[in-house]
Amino acid sequence: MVEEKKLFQEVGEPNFPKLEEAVLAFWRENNIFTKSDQKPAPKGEFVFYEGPPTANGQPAMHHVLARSFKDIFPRYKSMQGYHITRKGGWDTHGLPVEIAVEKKLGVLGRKSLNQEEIAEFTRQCREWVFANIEDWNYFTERMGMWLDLENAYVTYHNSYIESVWNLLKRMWDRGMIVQDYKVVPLSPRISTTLSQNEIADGYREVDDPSVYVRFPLKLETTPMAVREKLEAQGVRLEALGEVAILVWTTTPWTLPSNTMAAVHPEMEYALVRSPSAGHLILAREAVAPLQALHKEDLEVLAHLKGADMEWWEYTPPFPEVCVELEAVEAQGQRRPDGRPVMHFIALADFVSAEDGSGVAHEAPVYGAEDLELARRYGTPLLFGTDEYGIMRVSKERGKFFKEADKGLIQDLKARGLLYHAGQIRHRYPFHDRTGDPILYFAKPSWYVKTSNYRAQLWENNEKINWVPPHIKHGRFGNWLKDNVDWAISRERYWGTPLPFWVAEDGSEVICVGSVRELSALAGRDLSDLDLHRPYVDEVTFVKDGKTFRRVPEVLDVWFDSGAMPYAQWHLMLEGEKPMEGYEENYALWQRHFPADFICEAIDQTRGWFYSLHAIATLLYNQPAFKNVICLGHLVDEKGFKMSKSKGNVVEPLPMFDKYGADAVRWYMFTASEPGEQKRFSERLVQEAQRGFLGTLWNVYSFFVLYANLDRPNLNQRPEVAIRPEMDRWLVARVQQLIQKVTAALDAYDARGGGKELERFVDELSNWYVRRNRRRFWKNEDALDREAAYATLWEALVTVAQLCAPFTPFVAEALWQNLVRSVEPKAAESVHLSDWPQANPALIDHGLLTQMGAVVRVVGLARSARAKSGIKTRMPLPRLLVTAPSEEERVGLQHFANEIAEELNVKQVEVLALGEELLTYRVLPNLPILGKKYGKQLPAIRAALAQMDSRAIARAVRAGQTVALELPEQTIHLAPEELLLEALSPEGYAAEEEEGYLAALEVRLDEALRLEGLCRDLIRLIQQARKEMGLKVSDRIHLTYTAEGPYALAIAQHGPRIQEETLALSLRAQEPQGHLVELSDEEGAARFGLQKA
RNA sequence: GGGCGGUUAGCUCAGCUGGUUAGAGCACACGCCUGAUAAGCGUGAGGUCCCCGGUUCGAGUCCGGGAUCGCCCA
Repeated sequence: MVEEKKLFQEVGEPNFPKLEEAVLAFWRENNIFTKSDQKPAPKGEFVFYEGPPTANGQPAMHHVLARSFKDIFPRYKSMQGYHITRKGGWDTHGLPVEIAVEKKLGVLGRKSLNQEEIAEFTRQCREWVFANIEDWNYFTERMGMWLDLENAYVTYHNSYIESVWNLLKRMWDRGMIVQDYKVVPLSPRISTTLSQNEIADGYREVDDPSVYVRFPLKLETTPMAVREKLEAQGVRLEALGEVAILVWTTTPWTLPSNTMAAVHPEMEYALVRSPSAGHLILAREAVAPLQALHKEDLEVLAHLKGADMEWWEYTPPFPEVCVELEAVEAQGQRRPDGRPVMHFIALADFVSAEDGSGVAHEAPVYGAEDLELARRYGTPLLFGTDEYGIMRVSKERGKFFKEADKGLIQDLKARGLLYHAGQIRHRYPFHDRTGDPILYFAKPSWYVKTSNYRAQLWENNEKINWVPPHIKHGRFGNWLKDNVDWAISRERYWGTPLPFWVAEDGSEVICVGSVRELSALAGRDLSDLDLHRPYVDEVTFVKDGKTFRRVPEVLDVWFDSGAMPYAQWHLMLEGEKPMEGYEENYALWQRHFPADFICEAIDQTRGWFYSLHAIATLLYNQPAFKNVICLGHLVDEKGFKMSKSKGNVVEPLPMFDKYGADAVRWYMFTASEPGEQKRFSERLVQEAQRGFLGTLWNVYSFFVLYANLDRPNLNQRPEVAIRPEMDRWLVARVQQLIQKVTAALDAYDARGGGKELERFVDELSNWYVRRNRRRFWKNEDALDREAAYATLWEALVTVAQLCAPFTPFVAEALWQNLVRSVEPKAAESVHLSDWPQANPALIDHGLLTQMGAVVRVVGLARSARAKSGIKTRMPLPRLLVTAPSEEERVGLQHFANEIAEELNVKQVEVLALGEELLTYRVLPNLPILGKKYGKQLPAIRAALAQMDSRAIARAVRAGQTVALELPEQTIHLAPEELLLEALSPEGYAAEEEEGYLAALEVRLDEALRLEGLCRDLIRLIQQARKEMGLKVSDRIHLTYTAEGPYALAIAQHGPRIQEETLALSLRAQEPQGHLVELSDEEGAARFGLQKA
């Protein structure tokens, strides 16, 4: 006996992790990824950019999130016929690497590294960046992300660096790069620039001085606005004698560097008389607190607005500083328009009166906002200290800045300028490795003048589709609107060296745009030069008799990553044309610019998203990407950030091993909107697996189980038109599903597509399969059977394709088993197949509406059953149903048999509107009536409640208007202005909802009772078959004893029992074989089963 | 201090341009079904829609203020 070959491979219990390993092996062995890269792409290129991660850390859960989204759209577009270059990339330069290596080497003050040490340092950095590359490669493949890691771009490669130089050179040639000061946090003594992250942990509560200093105003420079306002308030300045602006600071050591006093333009200021210090100007809000602090009464003479005082000059607290700093010419000097160069009142929005006097002392060298203000007013910079924090001026010269406060305060006091000196407790950052307070200090720095391109940055942003949309004009838009110049230099070692060579006398800067150019300048071939420090620093050259040396700084790593559209192809231009020998690179770049799609987490708005956007706008005046998904962060179950120190990190690989990557991916896509924060937990992954994948698997395994028995001919499937209505309904649903998933993915809405798939699979399982089970077994009607198999097969195949971008593994498993065995010419992989096209002609909207009503009414009827307390096995005589629309009622009538069978009732009766049996709730159709009658609504509602609902129902049904008596007037309501809901009839177990109704007639007679008992017995025997481990097709012999109604039931329904349980015989005798029994208040029965 | 976003059932999340009784899944309890069966389905309980004020016939939804959490910037 030859066992017939199975049509499909048998499907057992799902083991997703194992299945995924098998699929990965299949992809690998058959080069499926390569084939997807090489398959015809009639629709052209869909451009995706990989935002480069750093490979020095371990891949974590949030990388699964990002990589899931980075994978789904390329997979989708590929199936649609686009080509996608999935070039990987690695971000390799920068601070995190340096800090890690520093820790390893125990290096602290980088200033002190000599050339040899730099060589060792950068060598170590280079090693470190790929410390975990193997883990990354494995992880990426395992989660099902298709990415070309072999040809990934690497930001430290010479080719990459050279392209970055080339970009910088083009910016340089257009005058976009300048040198200027930038305030940076320094660790003094070692004068090392720190990053925000490095100082974030160093904040401490400390006591600092809080001093109020008088800056005597020069009355001859009093602005007109001040004069006029004071006179209006009866105050003559000249009569007052000396008037001073009262300036507050917590850093007395910066007072020698003072160049301005800042007031808030909109704030109210008061001119007061102080018994101890003459006339003072300070914020109105600050008067009361200061009175308390200084314990004296301040008499308010007049009020001024901050804006009135702009340009009012004062005598600085340390006038001699300008002499010391050789800035004498600046002091007292005037601009062409007659305004002072410094030592005047300026306006600044950042001034507040919460602490202090509402007048800020401005020493622009020591604060970023202050430097910004100095730029706006064009004031010079006074460096009261050097970059090691040592005072260069005043009597405190030579002291460490923090130690100068005391002496300076005493000096001020001696000269009568100090009004009040106290202390304030606040948070201030310290460098945790040296213990020194941080010094904010203006250092020369290289800038890209992005602020000149604010308008273009904004306009190009308008062309970008942001998901979620609020980022566009919110976080990102605001950032562009308030754009400041991009400081691109860093005093570091491990980075792209800035390609600026400066003449020894500082008279000229040459920006080098290629190695070729550098070779020409240096007069030797540098093709093999490592472009990193320290080697590149050793390249010097002489031009016009001057020696040129490279500036010591390296490039901000964000510039590296923002340069990837160009540098990943080693783009090299001269002017706008490719450099000789780089024509191919140019073509590659052209084909891949700009990106159609990128995706990263929200913290990249000011990171990669910005650097991509800024470079593309400055050089090409167009966006670098057209669509961007901006992901929310992944946090733990309690909403806390996952971090190693908290021990709440969920590792991805164990999740893959336990539930499968598909389950994790599905969770990422569907758990919440992509832009929202996600609370991650294992429980939720499990839910994703059971909810969607589990249900899909069940249907699939059901199909395969019976298809292997019936061997339907799936190559020649019956025409849809001749299939039963149930099948045509499912076909219509499938077409609708294709439309919905396609539309969602076109809109970059993975979640929407996922939800549609989830809903469909649920309906497929719990309605279509549930209702049609019997058509898949012992179905003698060949056409009906073939139609059922064809319909379910088509549905499963389509679902496999539609979910391929989401859950690539399970989709592949279905495809291989369901399609490849049936259609030899089918695509080798689901991912090489063509995205399904919906056929609108197959979408029978009427049928969908009708079936919708059926499903709904069945739900209500089940609920009514549950309430009646009569279990479904017991048949009931009658079910009354209705629905709000005529079309739906027709549907209920049409599918009455389905409903009857599902609910186990003998008869289903559809009630028409206005039928005697029904009463109604009459409701105003608010969206219509609200607009029309507004305030009269409460009266309308009251009037409706009074009226006979059945009469109204008849009128509405006949299309007549309904007259309504309101206290003031009579109004006529059209039928569409009213909503009718059927109410449960008396004496029925009923449920109703929004016009849908199901009412069960609860009446059992003897015949029905026996039939119910018969079903109980069938169930008992079926369970016994299961216990015996019989196959669904095995035949049995039955023997039994029974008493009471059970005996009667068997006598009446014996043939049915035999039929249902595949029993060849049924004999009343002492049970033999496998024994089961049942006994309750009705009676008892015992059965014996023997395999035939 | 500023900007952006969140706050809805025990948990994770939906709720479109304001509209009648605020939903789903999970978990829990109870029940049903049984030829997909260590699966499936239903029902139930569970809500001051963060708070206060305003607009409106009507506010989870719009406006103002506040609280709180997260992210970014200073």
